[in-house]
Amino acid sequence: MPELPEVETTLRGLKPHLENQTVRDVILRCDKLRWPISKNLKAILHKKSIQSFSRRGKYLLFHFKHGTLIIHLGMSGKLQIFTAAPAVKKHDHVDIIFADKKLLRYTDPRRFGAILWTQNPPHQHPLLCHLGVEPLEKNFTAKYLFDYTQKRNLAIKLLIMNANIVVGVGNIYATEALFMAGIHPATPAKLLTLQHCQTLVRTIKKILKQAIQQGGTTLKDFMNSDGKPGYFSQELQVYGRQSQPCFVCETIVQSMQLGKRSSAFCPTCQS
DNA sequence: CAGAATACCTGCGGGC
DNA sequence: TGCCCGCAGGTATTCT
Repeated sequence: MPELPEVETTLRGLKPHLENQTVRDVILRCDKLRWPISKNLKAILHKKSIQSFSRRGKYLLFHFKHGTLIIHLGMSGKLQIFTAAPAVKKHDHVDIIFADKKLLRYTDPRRFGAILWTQNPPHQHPLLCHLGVEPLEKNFTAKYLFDYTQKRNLAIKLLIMNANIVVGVGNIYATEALFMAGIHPATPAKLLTLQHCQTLVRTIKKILKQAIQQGGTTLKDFMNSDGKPGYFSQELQVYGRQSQPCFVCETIVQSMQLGKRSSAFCPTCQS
């Protein structure tokens, strides 16, 4: 499900419901996510209040006074708020119930997500400490990207999807940003000029901002925390459009595998 | 070190 | 209808 815009959309949806809320109960139906969820989560969170929320890459951070709950949605995770507890469905793994009876439900069919507790500053956590820059921050610059592209043969699409370089850029937005930049996804990174990097950094920022504005991309089942889909799928130029004509030049959009991920591109617009 | 392959898991659509 | 295959928004870990 989620790349940065979907995680950001989720965060923005949760904030007004959960800021300063006190946890009354935690129901753990299944703890087998990518890493096991602490069986103590209920005791850890009981009667504790959420101080604030933030996001680092695709990780959601719920800050408590005594530690941080780190949540990653993996490929198929979602977090939704309910005012009355709905019937439990197959992949509803965790409920966090608050003092005002609002309920936060984590649902994740493929269980690639994670719910982890840390008492330490979250940015020191092993999963977060090696993350690269935030794509929407000022320090994601052409020069920054260019330095990483030097001497590397790796396809540029795989490089911009590497969270140790820049966070939050997944398969959809990497595909779209490269189309908008007119760069073929398989281009060896070291062939990019500083000018290319300039364009690519600009398009990544633009695509991500647009997608956040549209509430993210709903392909099949992404919903924000209030149960609404994202509308960016209507804006997609090449992702999922292989064998259809390019909107710009009408050449048939092609697809290839890069790092086992399908990568759509227009052979005319992207060289 | 870079880069490729593998692993985790369920659901869905297409071909037969 | 059912079975098998490939594919799906991610990324840590292991291999060469």
